[in-house]
Amino acid sequence: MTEPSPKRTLLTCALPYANGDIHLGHMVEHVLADIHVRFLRMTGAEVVFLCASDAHGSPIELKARELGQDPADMVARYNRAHHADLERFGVHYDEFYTTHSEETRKHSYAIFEGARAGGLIYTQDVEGFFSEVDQRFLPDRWIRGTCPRCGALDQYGDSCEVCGSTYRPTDLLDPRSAISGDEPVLRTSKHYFLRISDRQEFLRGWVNTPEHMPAATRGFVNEWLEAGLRDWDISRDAPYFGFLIPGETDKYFYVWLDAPVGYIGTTEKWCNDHGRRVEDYWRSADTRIVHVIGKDIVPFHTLFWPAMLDAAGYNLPSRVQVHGFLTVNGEKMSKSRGTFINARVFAEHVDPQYLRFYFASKLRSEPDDLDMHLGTWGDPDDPASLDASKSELVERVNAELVNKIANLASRVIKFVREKLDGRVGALPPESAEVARRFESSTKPAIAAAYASFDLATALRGVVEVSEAGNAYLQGAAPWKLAATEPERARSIAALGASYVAVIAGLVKPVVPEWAARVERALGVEPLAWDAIGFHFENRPLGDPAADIRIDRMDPEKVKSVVLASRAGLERKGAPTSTAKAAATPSPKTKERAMETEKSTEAAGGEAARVAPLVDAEITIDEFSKVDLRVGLVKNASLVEGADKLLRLEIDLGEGRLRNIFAGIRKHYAPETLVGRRVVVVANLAPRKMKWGVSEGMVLAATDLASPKGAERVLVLEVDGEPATGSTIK
RNA sequence: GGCGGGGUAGCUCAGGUGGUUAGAGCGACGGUCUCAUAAGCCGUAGGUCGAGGGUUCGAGUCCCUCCCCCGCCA
Repeated sequence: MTEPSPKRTLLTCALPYANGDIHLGHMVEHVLADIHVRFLRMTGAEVVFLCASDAHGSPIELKARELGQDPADMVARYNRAHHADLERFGVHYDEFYTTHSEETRKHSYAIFEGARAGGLIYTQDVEGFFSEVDQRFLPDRWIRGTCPRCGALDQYGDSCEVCGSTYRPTDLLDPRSAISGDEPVLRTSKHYFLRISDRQEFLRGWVNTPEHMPAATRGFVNEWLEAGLRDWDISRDAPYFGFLIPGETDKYFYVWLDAPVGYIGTTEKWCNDHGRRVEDYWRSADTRIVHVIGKDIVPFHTLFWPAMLDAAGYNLPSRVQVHGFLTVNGEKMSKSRGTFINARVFAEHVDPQYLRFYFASKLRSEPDDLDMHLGTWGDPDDPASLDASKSELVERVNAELVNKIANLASRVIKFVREKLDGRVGALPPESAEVARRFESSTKPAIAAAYASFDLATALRGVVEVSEAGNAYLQGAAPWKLAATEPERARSIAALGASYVAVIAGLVKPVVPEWAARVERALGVEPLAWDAIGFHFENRPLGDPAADIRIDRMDPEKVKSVVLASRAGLERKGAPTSTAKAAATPSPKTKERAMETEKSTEAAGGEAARVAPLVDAEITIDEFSKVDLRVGLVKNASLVEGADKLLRLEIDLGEGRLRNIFAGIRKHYAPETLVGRRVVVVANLAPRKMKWGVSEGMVLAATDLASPKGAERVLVLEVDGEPATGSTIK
């Protein structure tokens, strides 16, 4: 990195929303940031690492009300839990505060007043749904109703989970308050707006400074800029949990207005406790401010936030480091499979250092999603059928961290302890070349990778050093010389121990706890970055009792995590999303459909004839996985060589025709089907057949009254003339 | 439907401005040491770089069309 090096660095993670537990998705971010911070500190940099609970907003206010608690108490509880969970993963903040604080209020006001003085604030009436019964305006997520697009019942006010369409609450058919069930009425209210549209040029310049964010992020931020920014509604009416807007008695700042200000408020809290001045961090060119965030909250940090800071004369971020989402086995985290993993549950079964190592081995500086491979399922619906023994998580950790890195330390240290009286000799001649190459290329490359958040490259470098160390020992074979040429053996051991010291130093940001044990075993001071090198010679080892082993990861433990996660979620009985990654009031960022179970491959079309009623119950949710649609038969033809099949081309309103084979040749002449509106299973897994791919299934009834072996089959038709693709519920 | 990102060895991924036999790690397979956590080390096999066209002396790398996945938006 060739960036200016100001005196101080202030680094933050996104503030976890205080209405749910920390899960592994959060941990990606906190681990990434913590490793970076630990690296910076090893280099001697002055770093303040801060986080806080995001405390405000409707979701918290309403959840607290549901629990019959004071929102501030609930926030405080989650604050303690979050902080404890993070510490357990070795993520150590200098301060883990809350946005519900006097400091944050003060700076929120300063920013608001700064923006107002700059002519960036105005008010305007906004129409919204108001519930007379609840005596409040209803946020989009607290309005339920019938989807205007597909007619699905009981959908959120901003989007439909069934058809995926988005809309305004006022578009809902039959809107209801999710709190009382009351039918809301439209009412207008004065809202405050930030005139972000006036800041486009300023933002264009800021966004297009390459150091400010990863290239991929800049690309789509620029798209929003090209599309033109709409002014930002920054107020909400009471009741609301947040900060009152100056001069108002019943209007509050929208949570996203004060959430990032929590970065400043937390800085002030830390400064007050440590005899520093907040101005030195937020109004000084000597401080570099880095925000580590997920890609879901990019617009808040790359558009609104810089505009807010600039309006009030605060420092702008030097870097917004964006990471992707965590997926499991290539899919979104799923509660029913147990892959939606609570951080605390993970730590109860598996050493958190493994997760740090694994995440680090996969994290790069661009915001790609990070896929965590937990293993393979025998039965997709049965978490207990998970085979984690071939999971990337287990293999990576065991092959690299345990077998190569920790085992090198183990073989060297135990050898010196047991065969060489715990003493190494002078470095051998061959160490000069090793040290030269390390200093000139390996070490700077690893440093650059850590500095640029490219942890995967950094760790690869560390593993390569450990491979070199292992190969050296293999060739030098000091164990053969211990008895006959102890001095030569001690000399080789000096280089071996130097390798161990170097590796411990290099990997320390990732697995600090293990590195500390190695330091103790070697009897060296905590390693600073500059001190990492091949110079461990002519000295005894340290604490003979220090254990430098790392246990191999047990796949069964991974399975335990998955089972416990699922059990935990079932215990809570949460049918809808409860855990939430961050404050994401905007519809686009809410966690929708965490459960993206693909429809199970239906087994062929061989329906049992004269079927007894199926006695296994299914839930409405299971039923709604079947996407039934109205299809218009456009063409029908005989299939050459198949005496049962007809080839149908069906319009489902998709702009193309579906090719569907139906086993009704004995019952219908092709031409009689054309023009009929039939019922189609639209999301049936495509099935390759000798004559082509069948992309769905046409439903038909089998007449029980017809003679066995010559059953009549009757295609289901739809009454009237609904549009093609209409849903069937 | 629009926009963006992606589709490279079994798995996870690298492959600035086009240039010799497409790379790494893990896994698999074979060999080997025995200090070390059944770890290490050495070696082998494995890819029509989503499909098809085009530009070029030459394309994973540029252009067009299409397919599939993910995300954002309407």
